[in-house]
Amino acid sequence: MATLKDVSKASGFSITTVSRALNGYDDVNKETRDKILDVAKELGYSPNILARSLVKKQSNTIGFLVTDLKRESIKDNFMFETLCGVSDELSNLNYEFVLLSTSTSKQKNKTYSQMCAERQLDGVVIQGLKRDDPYLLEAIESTVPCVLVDIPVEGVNTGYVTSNQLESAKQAVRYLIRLGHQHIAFMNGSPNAYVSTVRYDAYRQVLHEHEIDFRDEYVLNGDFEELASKNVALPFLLNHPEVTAIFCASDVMALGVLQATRELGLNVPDDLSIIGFDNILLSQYVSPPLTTVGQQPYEMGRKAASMIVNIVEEQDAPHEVFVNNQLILRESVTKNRR
Amino acid sequence: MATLKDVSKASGFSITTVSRALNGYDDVNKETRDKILDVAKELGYSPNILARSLVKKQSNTIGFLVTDLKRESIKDNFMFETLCGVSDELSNLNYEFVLLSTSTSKQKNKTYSQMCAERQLDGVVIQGLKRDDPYLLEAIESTVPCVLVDIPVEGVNTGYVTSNQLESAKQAVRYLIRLGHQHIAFMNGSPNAYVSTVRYDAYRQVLHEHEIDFRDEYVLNGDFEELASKNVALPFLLNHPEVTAIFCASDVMALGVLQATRELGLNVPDDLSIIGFDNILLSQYVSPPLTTVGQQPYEMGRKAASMIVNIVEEQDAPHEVFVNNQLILRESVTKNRR
DNA sequence: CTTGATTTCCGAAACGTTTCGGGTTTAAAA
DNA sequence: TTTTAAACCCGAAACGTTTCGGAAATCAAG
Repeated sequence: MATLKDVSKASGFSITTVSRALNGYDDVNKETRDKILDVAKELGYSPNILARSLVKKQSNTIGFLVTDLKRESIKDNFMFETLCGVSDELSNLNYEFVLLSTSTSKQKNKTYSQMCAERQLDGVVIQGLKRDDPYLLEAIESTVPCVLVDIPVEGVNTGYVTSNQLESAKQAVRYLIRLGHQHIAFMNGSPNAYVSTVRYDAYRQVLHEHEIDFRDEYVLNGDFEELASKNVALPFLLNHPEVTAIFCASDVMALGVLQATRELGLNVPDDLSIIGFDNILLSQYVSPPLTTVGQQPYEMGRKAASMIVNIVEEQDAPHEVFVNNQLILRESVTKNRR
Repeated sequence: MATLKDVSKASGFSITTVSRALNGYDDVNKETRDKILDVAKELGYSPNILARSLVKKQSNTIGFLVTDLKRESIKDNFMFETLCGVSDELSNLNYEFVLLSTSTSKQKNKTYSQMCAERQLDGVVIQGLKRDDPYLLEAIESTVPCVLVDIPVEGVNTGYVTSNQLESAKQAVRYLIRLGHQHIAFMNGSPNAYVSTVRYDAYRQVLHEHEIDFRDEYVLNGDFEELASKNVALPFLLNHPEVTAIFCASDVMALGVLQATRELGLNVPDDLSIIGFDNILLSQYVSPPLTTVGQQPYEMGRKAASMIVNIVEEQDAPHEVFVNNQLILRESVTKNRR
């Protein structure tokens, strides 16, 4: 492959001048620049990024760090989607991007800083590390900037993008109310999970907002499991015919409720509107397709990418970005006709 | 970050010796090696891959080239799975790996060779390019080795990994026969698709193998669509009660057949065994879960990765590898009890 | 015709490695 | 004691860039 030296020889100008011409400096004559450009094109010259990075002390590449890109993560298209987002945005911004997957065994051999130093990464976006992962802690301390997706942690060179958990849950409940539902039940997950409490709060707050009395017996516990939800929904729906809608803290629990309605011979959405959370893949295949609120991992990836290059390039941009979860309207919810 | 020079100074040995010690050359005294290792560890030294690549003229990184990692490719977990495979295998082999996504707009600015040269890629694995993609043609001609997944094309530094379409289809039919089925129908897709003819051939060959008469009326055409398959299956199943099994050239068509059985009040698999092709996501969620033959993209990724480093390292290994499609046994097939 | 500014160019050093060729010391053999 | 070989070490060049500092040539002003 042609190098600067080759172009230099072929054009008759020094390496310095060739370099400066190609990089658009203005202390080179128009004529000589044109000539150099011609020669460069003819020779198919393309700068060696490695050499450039070496001297400029920055590589124009961002790492995307995930845990264990092993077989299991396949079912999790969340990661893949954020990856797509990151990749797209970075390529727009003319950054390269390398995929880094860690495993505990690797972490023994190499620290996070070493990993960054080796490739002279300008920054890294991190996704899916456990909160106590040593790499995560190191990353936050490190001088090389990073942005975390879905891990709201503050740090020096650190930013994060996450979703509006509370607000989106509220929106789901508001949607039901908007459609005229007054007796709305809530299927909660295990109460000691963070998201459970958030969704529970959302439920209560929106009821309050609309001056609908909160009723303790309208809160069920499905423990994030399909079967459990079905079992708890079954008697509930029998005893509370006035309930026309139910907000479930997860799609799997919504599926359980759906089963319960089938066994009771109830029609969804005519007899009962169901709204889920997560937008799992199955939710669009089930019958009727589930209205649910889903995250937007692709969007989060894009935002993360754009944030990391902002930080890298020291433009002051917010170090905290929310990507709104999105209410996905399908067919398990309808107007209250009673 | 600590460099060789730092370690050199801190340990009192020359840069050369430090380098050789760290790289395990045997012309350095045990004592001094130990000392150097100690110092290196203490300083947190980690070699700069860029500098190393520059001088060694090889980067130890493999590119994974896909078209347009844009939003649409998300639904296609095929790509993601092969990516996982490639990544896993490469990390086992101590290679780095960068994701390259092309778009027609990018291709105008940069040729394939330039893309490789810039990063000094040792090799690239290519997935999902159209057969007439300019990059593909260039890749085959190029001096930098590449392996193609699912694109059986010969070239100089080129290899490919693909799946045994014919053999796996045969296996599916054999499976039915093994379970005692004698009257086996075949739901074909549109006959001018390549895979259709392959699966049709497989069907006929296996029947012949087992001396079962081929019957023209046992071949249906579902055009790769669910509804069409249902409509064609409905009268067929009525008129041919002797048929106990049906091999479908795709899962979606199998789904159509499934629907037909429901409408006819037939039980799957007791009254009719159904076997599909593709292992689409829905196939495991439907009731009963569909027995089907699926590709193994993860495995293909691994094989591709391992092949590319073989080629790069000039070990002579086969430049053609088949990853067997796999019969995925679920619940839509059972023994013939008639 | 000087002087000073501007334009245009270039040499050389630097980035962090690897590696070639050779040099010094030590030990074994003659 | 001298020669030879082995063991251990190092200087310097190279990889392909960028960039600092300055040099030559041109031009405008005095």
